[in-house]
Amino acid sequence: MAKLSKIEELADRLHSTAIHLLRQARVQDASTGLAPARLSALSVLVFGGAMSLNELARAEQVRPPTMSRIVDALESEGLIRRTVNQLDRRAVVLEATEKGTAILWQGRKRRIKFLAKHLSRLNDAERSKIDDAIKAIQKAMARQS
Amino acid sequence: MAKLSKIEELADRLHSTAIHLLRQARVQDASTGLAPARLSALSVLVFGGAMSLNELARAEQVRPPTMSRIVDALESEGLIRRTVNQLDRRAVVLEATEKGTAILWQGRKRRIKFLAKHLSRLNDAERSKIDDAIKAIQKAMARQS
DNA sequence: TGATATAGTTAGCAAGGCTAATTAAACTTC
DNA sequence: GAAGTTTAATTAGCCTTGCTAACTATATCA
Repeated sequence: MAKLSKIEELADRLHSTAIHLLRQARVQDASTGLAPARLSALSVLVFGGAMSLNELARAEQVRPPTMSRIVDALESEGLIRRTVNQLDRRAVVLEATEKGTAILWQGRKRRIKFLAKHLSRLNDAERSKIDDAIKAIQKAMARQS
Repeated sequence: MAKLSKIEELADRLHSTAIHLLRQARVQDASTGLAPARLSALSVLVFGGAMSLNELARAEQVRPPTMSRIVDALESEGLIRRTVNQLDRRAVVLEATEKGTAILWQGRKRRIKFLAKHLSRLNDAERSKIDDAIKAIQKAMARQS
């Protein structure tokens, strides 16, 4: 066992806690009937509004060909619309349909309620610490200038 | 937009913070040359010691056939050993080799140092809040009795 | 106008998830 | 102790999702 500093030890525990949290939350997503990458891409369109394929690929940190296929699947299920951008006819405009928006909201609500149910077992002081920690983590992980 | 309770709002932010944290940390894993599922399975063997394929599959929350293939790949790269359990000859005993252990430690160290580097931008009070939050999250997410 | 750049798609590969079916060993039950 | 059942692991075959390379179509620039 290599010796870890105090901060490295914290980093290690933070990492493993994040993994376990997401593993449990992910189980809830199965009931949307959507595979993870599709659900995630749909979520970006619902919350981020209409955008091009390249923008969506960048947001999801995947390459355009990967997103092109995910978009194919979402379109054929009627969850998003793909139209040609008339100002630049090379580009497409992607946007969630009513159906896609509804499905996403159901899934999101289920996942949030699942996590909230667990968080409700804590007291206010504990939840407040999580709140502070989220702020600190976001500050720590923010892109350096 | 559906209205979320205070706790649900916290759940939502916690979820998205965990996603972003892991996305950034994962980038570090590429330099091990191991795909994510393989790295994760190897990690369980290094830290959890020798175990059967079923146990490893359960630990990784995948089905045995999935783990069987991951184990094939790790074995053919010389990172783990697969031997027959002499007390139950249906079962195998999986354990990390020296080489597997070394590679895992390098990757883990890199990931932890990456996170620690970010955490070091915070002050002691902020880190202490993260520490408290980890404890609270673990308490909240623990399997109910 | 011709060259270059950009948006998106297609083709083809690898990893990793699954279920169903198979094999081999262990256990149960009479 | 032979027959049936259960269990551990594997094999086969499917789908999703990541990638690069190569292509098409449109836009931009010199």
